[in-house]
Amino acid sequence: MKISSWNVNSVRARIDNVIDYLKTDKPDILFLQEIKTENVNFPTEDFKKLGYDSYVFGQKSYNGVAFLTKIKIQNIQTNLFKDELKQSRIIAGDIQLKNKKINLINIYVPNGNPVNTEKYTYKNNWLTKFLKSIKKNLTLNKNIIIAGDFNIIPDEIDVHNHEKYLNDALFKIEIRKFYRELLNYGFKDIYRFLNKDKQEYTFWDYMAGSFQKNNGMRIDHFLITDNLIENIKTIKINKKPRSKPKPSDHTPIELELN
DNA sequence: ATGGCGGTCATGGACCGA
Repeated sequence: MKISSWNVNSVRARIDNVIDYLKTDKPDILFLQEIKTENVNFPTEDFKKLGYDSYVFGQKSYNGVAFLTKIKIQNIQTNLFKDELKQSRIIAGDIQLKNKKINLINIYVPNGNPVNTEKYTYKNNWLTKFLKSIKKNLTLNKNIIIAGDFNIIPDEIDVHNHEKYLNDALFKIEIRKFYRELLNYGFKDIYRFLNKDKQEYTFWDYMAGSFQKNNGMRIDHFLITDNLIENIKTIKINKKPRSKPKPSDHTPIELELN
């Protein structure tokens, strides 16, 4: 089974790219972030034609997350905790993989810049509440996959120029601590777990030829509980969608399980 | 580079992203 995660920076502006990706790479489940549309305007029919059901937690203009899936997802939840700004940043559900029930959690963490503003406070509060609800979920199910746009650069190796990011909301120690704490709960950053020294990115901004120069960062992640390590076949960052016309600034990350 | 580019929308230019 293949699960992909992709911040598409508007599902409607990116519809051709997403359809092309589904046809070429055929994920069983695609976690989408930043769909930037309300449920009613989500292109459900386009995906239905390709055999995908849509589970959408949309919002006008900003944010929004969704699952596209070929397999059944049960117990869809969008209210794991109370979002103080009522933004659509999390959708979760359960799938069955052989004898294991797996809890899938698709997230779009607030960016948090600039620091020293209410945006940064919001990110801190959001992550605090998120970790609390993950801790609770772990008491119910030891099989959890969290994926999405974390807006966290885990370590120096994960950004092209780490010196410049020390006081950035994506790389501040205070923010990276949330990520480390999740690992302490019993999750693996499965990309880094299987690629100890590899320097690859999932995001390149649109400016000044960042993609061509490979000035990027790794901020889209798959965290899986230790229970699921035996089920992992591969984890790959697929750069191809970022190289196509009219791309998202993020590229998909893909997990294969058996 | 308090900008660069690209997305949305009470379509103007503001706001947002990372």
